[in-house]
Amino acid sequence: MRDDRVIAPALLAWYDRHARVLPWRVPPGASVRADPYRVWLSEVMLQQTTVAAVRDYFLRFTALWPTVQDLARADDAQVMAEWAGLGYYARARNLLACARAVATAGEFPVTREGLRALPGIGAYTSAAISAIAYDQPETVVDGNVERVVARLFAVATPLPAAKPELTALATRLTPSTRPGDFAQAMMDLGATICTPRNPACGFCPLNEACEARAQGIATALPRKSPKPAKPDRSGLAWVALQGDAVLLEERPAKGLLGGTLAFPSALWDGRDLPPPGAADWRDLGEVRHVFTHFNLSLRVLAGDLDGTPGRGHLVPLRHIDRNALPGLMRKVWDMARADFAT
DNA sequence: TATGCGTGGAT
DNA sequence: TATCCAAGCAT
Repeated sequence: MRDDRVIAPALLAWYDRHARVLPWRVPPGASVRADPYRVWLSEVMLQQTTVAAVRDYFLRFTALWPTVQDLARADDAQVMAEWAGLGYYARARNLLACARAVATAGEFPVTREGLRALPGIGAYTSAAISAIAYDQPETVVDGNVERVVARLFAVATPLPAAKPELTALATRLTPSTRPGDFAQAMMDLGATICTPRNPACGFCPLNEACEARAQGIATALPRKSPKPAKPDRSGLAWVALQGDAVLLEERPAKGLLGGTLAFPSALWDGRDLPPPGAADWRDLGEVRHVFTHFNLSLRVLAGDLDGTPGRGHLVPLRHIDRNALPGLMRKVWDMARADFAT
């Protein structure tokens, strides 16, 4: 089975029997086409994010905003609140910008190039939407495809340098019929059989064609360049009370936790930055949080504000929605509430 | 090309 | 506990 032309049919036959059932997906062989809006929304949510984490967010978003026109009319703050907890918040900002551009244009572009020009849609997502929603013969290369192809062809070059080579190999395998199902099949295979740690080669529909398996090196592929060490950082967060209200602010649109709702804080050299107002600050303890590129220890200070706060807005405690906060700020809020209770 | 950007689950 | 990693994008 060393003939490349055998790969796609074998994989598609497997997909026809084993395709994962997902809320944004149309089963293989279905008579209806996948809705480009739902494909786009799911693909953006799935960027560097697991299916398990995305599922409920996707269902909530599509219930609130069934079409791209509905989403385009949504309030920025509500979209940010609904995205809270999912991470990579630039995606939410770009999601709205993209929805409004599409709503203005009337419909999603069909081609990879057209999609690629929209905010938050890059090389992967543009190809995925074009292939899955519009059946265009585009090659979709995500982390799963990189792993499957690296193993199929025993590519030893480490990522990310190997990316062009893996893309070229994946392109060679992409069939002209059912390219969307092929893309989803490659990703399903990577997610369920050709997994990073312990690939289930015995169940793999491509095992006879797999060079890495033949060489006994599947688990070692793909190789990856070493990542830089994660530094430790520290900062401060202020839970500022006034009566039955607490001070919240919207973080700057760009940068860490951009555009999210937050307790006033200073994440890097907080000692240089003043608190949001005058108060007798009590030290509630430390919250630890892991970001992609650093570990954070955030000291939580609470106090009753004396006078008008220097920034942010006061929100009645009963209106504080924990779910509208990003993960880090949920931890801060939980610590503060535990303190209130005592 | 390298870096910044979240979060939670698996091992 | 530490590390890896998951359907990447913007700059």
